[in-house]
Amino acid sequence: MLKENFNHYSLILDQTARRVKQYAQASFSLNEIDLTVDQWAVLKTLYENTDLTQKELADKCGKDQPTLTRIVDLIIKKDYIKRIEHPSDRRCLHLQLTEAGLKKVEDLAPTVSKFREKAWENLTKEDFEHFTRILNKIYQNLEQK
Amino acid sequence: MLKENFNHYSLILDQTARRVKQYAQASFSLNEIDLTVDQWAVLKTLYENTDLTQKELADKCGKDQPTLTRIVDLIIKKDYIKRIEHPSDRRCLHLQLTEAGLKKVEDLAPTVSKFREKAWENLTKEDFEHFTRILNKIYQNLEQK
DNA sequence: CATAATTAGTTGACAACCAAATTATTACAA
DNA sequence: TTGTAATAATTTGGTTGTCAACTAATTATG
Repeated sequence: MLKENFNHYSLILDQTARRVKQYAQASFSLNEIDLTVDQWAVLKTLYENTDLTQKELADKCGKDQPTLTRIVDLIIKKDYIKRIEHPSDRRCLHLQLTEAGLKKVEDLAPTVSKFREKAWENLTKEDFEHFTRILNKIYQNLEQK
Repeated sequence: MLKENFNHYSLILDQTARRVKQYAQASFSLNEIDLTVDQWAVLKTLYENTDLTQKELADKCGKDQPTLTRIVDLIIKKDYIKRIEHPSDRRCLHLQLTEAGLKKVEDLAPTVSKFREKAWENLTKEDFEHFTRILNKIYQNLEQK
């Protein structure tokens, strides 16, 4: 295995990830969805997990706390979520979907799944297994203890 | 194949790409390299291809023109490259490494290859083939004509 | 030859990323 | 109990990505 290739692999990974995100964002815009892809990921995660703190949410979404703080700020402006105090730890904030946020997620989930499909056309069941296994391996290789 | 999974795959792709970049950037910092990962990619590409226009360079690096313009601006501030006029087309600009830039690339190349390796530990030759094939397929699925 | 369409590069606005520093609160230890 | 360390969230600064709009130069067309 030539070392030169590693740079190349990094590039492929980077570009593909950007393309997938870009395509999703374009689909959002076409459907006049007033969210960014990352905002959607956060909303979806909150839909699937109630009463997360920001730290927990950040971990689940794979984002930094500062990044998450800003994304949350933006979604709050759109009135889809709200911060509420943690009952026993005043450092923490629980996040909850508002009525509008709940409705938003339920309305959009099928649509979003639909145009997420395109990226994965012409891939077999085995491909998905390879994909998941290899990317997880890479991720773990770089895990900081 | 459940549609729900597609969101998950997108997330894995995104997070892995970010981790790889993040690890590389951390290694740069540890070694007190005064470049970002993207700036390095641009320098390296210019080392391997002389007299590229910004458009050609953007294509080779897989970046937009606006993004590239800004990265180039930053590298120029560090005196590693310079813009020179295109001999026959006054819309274009050729980019060239300066003496310092040339030295920089030659000094750093082995070091950078070294810590790029870590991400790809424990992967087989077949894994690399799958990786390349699958990611290229995804990229092509989303190619805008 | 004049006008329209295309191309290369830049800029502005906004979102997201990371690192480092800051604040407030809680947990732990001398 | 007091002080120190750890934790949750935020803020700040710098870089990158995307989109849209713009300028200047070149090519195509009528």
